[in-house]
Amino acid sequence: MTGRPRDPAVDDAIRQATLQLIEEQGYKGVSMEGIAARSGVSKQAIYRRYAGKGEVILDALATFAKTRLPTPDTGDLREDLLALLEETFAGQRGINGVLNRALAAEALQDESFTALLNERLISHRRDAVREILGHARERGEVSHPSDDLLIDLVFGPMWYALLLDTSKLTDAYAAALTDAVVAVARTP
Amino acid sequence: MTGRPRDPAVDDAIRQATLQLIEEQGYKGVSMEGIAARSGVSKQAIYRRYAGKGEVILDALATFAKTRLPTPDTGDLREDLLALLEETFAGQRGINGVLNRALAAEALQDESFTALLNERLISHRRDAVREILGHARERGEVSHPSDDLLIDLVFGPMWYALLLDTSKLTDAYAAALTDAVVAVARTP
Amino acid sequence: MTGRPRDPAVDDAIRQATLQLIEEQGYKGVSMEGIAARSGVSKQAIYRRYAGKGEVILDALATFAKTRLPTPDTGDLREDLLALLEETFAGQRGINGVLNRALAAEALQDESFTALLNERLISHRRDAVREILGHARERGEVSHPSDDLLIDLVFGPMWYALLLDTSKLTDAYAAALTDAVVAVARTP
Amino acid sequence: MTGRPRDPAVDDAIRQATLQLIEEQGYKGVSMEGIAARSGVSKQAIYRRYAGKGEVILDALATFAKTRLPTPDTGDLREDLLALLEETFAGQRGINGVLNRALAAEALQDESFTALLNERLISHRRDAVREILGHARERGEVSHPSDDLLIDLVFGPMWYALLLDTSKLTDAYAAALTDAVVAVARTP
DNA sequence: TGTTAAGCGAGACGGTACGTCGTGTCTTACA
DNA sequence: TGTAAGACACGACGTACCGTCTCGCTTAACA
Repeated sequence: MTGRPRDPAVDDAIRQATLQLIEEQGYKGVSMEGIAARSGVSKQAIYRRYAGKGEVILDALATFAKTRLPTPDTGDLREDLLALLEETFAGQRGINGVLNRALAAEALQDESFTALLNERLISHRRDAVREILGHARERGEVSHPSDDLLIDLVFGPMWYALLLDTSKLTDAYAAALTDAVVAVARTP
Repeated sequence: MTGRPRDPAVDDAIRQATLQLIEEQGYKGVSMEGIAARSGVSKQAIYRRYAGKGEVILDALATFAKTRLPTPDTGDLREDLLALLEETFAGQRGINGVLNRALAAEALQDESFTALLNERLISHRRDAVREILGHARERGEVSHPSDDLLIDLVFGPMWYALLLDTSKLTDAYAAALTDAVVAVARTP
Repeated sequence: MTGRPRDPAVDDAIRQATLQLIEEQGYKGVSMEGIAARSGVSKQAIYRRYAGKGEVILDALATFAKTRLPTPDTGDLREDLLALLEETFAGQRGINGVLNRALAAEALQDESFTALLNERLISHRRDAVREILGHARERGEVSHPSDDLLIDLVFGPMWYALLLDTSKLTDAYAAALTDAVVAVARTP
Repeated sequence: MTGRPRDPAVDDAIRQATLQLIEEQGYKGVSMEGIAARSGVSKQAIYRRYAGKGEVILDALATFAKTRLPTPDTGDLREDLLALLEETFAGQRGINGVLNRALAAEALQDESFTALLNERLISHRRDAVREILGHARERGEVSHPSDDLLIDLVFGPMWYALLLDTSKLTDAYAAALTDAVVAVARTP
């Protein structure tokens, strides 16, 4: 019932090849076949682990993001939010952004992958902001009734920028967006 | 030098087949081959008109959206914005939303298509909001320095919802989002 | 140096699964993987015993044919030959024929298997006829100079029928063929 | 309704690549993928023409055998038969024999291909012998009641040799076999 | 009575080939 | 020149077997 255990070196090879390919050629240049070729791993070995391209990419991303998002708690909503956004946006400017674009593309093509994406990535990010808002709410800094809307105001523009123009995600943009979100949070 | 003029019936057939397919099967079910088969048009006839799938979809969308976006001018920012968002969101709940998802998918795969999408669709929508903001600014209703950020706050969450959960785009959500944007607009 | 002895139940399971599969699905439906699955035996256990699919089938056939071919000696060439052919042909009409087809397919794909097939199956059958001919020759019933050609006249048509139309191998066909061979045998 | 006509150069390329591969590597070395690669033709182009490997090989063989089998009519059964067998056997000693082996392998794996093989190859060969026998029968040289058995006596040993030992198909063997068949033909 | 060498089920692994699908280009005949 | 039809090279898909290779466990015979 046990059988030969999966070789962790294979996992690594897949992840690494995926990252390389997506970095070199973008989402279009990533194919299961290509990953297999680049990693020197058989296609079966990949399909044994993942149901499709989306999952491979999602897992490759986890290489970076495996560490939980830090949720600063400085006692000031604006400061906490700004720290989180700057870090998150900074991530999106490199490979990370390309990966996120790829994940979005995949989710748009395969409804069932959307759920997985949500569960593994989106929800964690949302929770981080929700936590920050929770602390601020305790301090009376948040009058707005809905956390969800505030979170949408944070991540909506980010994905929008990922879709249209990744270079927009500067620290300045993070600051401007933070200010806007804080303003809404103070509105009852 | 002129030769046979293009048959307008072919244009229609392409658009209609595209809409049918995307309605029935979503983005994944749409292929140039499928469109040709469904419409009874040769692939060549399609490629003569469009450079790729993205353009076909973009043009098919124009069937609905060909009418310029109405930019209400009631003298009240909140009212104008709400009217625009309710109408826009309403559109996204049907085929229109699927089309927009398809366009996003296409843009994520082909950088050069992003520019076209921007030019033909995104920018028009942004201009509509910009116009509303312009009027409100004249009336002193807008203190926020950047129109662009306010516009991002409008459309970011919309695309975010298109990516994750189209059903979210209700009138209630339009109202909540409008309130938030208005609040930011009033912040200097 | 001794280790665990091979489990005879495994041998049986392999043979039985092979026979089942070949009976149910013909040669195309037989795979090492399938045999392992059906028999509940590991692939390794099969490869430990056999070098390839051909050998497995050859051994499975031996389940039936393990008894040496009976070489009747009635004192009459025609009678001896007819008895042998009727029995041999009768065998080819069932699973046995499918097995023989499979062996032929294997031999055609792998030259080195041809030798094995010859050694384990073909040569025994030829020897049986050779023996009958030897007795007849002693009695002066055979004038033809070459046993080998006579034997080819017996088995050539049989394999030819296995290739093209197994149902041809009736008792009537055995009789007609016997008469022909006897006629040739009498020719100097 | 017309469409682009099939490129005859593609047909040629497929046939030629098939022959090359089968000559170089035998039946085992022939794959649809290999043929496509060697010929510089897409797999689709092959599958558009043939239902499977068997048909490709069968058609490649037709390159040689397209000329109808010559059915000599010298007025002597033995002479006619010998000429036909010598020529046929001579063909089997080269690539032609490998092709025939391949066809047999294919037929053994796919029942439905057997019918095609019969129709396109086997039956023509049988007809050639049948014609020779017909002439001889008119001259009173044939007393045996069944043409079919006589034909089996000709081709049975040939395929048997193709299966086991192609080198056996010498002129001497053709002569010995002819003598045997003639002897049977004279038997009532 | 342990020790030890092989057998065993399970299943991962690198390969090779399968047959299908979609892309964008091309080549016909016809209009 | 436009058009429908359809061939074409290319590249990817997901699946099936191949024969080999670990694993952890079982099963004798030898020490």
